[in-house]
Amino acid sequence: MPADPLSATFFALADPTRRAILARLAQGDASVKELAQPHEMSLAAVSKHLKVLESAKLISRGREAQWRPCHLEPEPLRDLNAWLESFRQFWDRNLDGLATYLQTLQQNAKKPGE
Amino acid sequence: MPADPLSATFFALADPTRRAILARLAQGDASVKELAQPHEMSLAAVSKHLKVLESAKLISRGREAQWRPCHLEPEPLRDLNAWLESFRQFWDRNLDGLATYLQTLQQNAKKPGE
DNA sequence: CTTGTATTAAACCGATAGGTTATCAACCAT
DNA sequence: ATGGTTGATAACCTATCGGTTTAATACAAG
Repeated sequence: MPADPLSATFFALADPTRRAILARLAQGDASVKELAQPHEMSLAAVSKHLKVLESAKLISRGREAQWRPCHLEPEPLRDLNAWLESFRQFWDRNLDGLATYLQTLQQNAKKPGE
Repeated sequence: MPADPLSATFFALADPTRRAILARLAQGDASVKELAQPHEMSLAAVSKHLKVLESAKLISRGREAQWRPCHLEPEPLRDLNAWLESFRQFWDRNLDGLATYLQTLQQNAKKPGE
């Protein structure tokens, strides 16, 4: 699992099983068994996925007797949004007017050199 | 490189070098050599990173004589935003009013079972 | 204290990430 | 033709991923 937080977040999200787990947790906390149930893999495998999500701080876990309920944590998603935000002018069609204007400015600033 | 597009996107972004390359491309197209210059690794390594970015469709490449100028492509970032959007109620503090209301609704819908 | 349940840990395995160096291919300029 | 430059590819290496199976742990209930 990558060292820097943003890489850890992206890494954790680069797996469909882990994203499915997050989607499930978006509807409320859940136990490991509960989270594993929809997936065709061993409980141990899911446990590992949870470890990845936890180390990326995308989830936290409580204790209730022998259960370790998982809870979705918002902070890394906020950071992800902030990163994405820094590219917004490139993908947000609603910013087309300003964006394409800035783009052409940049392109023209480069062209003279060629 | 993962098969499904969203995983491929997250995977490609889970590396600081690749994110740095994208950040550079946000300021305009660039050649491979230009992209490699700030990084302490071989050109071949950067070429591999570009291959990953390209296979995730985060960049496209043109041809100009012996140069293969790289260009940032917005679509996967849009998809990423759409994914993030589906979790917005969990991380966007500006939606606190509605979100926490919905949250408590969900929690209360679960509680009776315990 | 034994048994059942929930979860983690350990050891293992095949595949692949991410780097290296060396070679190859395409193109431009003499 | 012969180089120089740009870039991709191949072969290789080590570390890690994502799964397995098999224990080990923690707790609750008889």
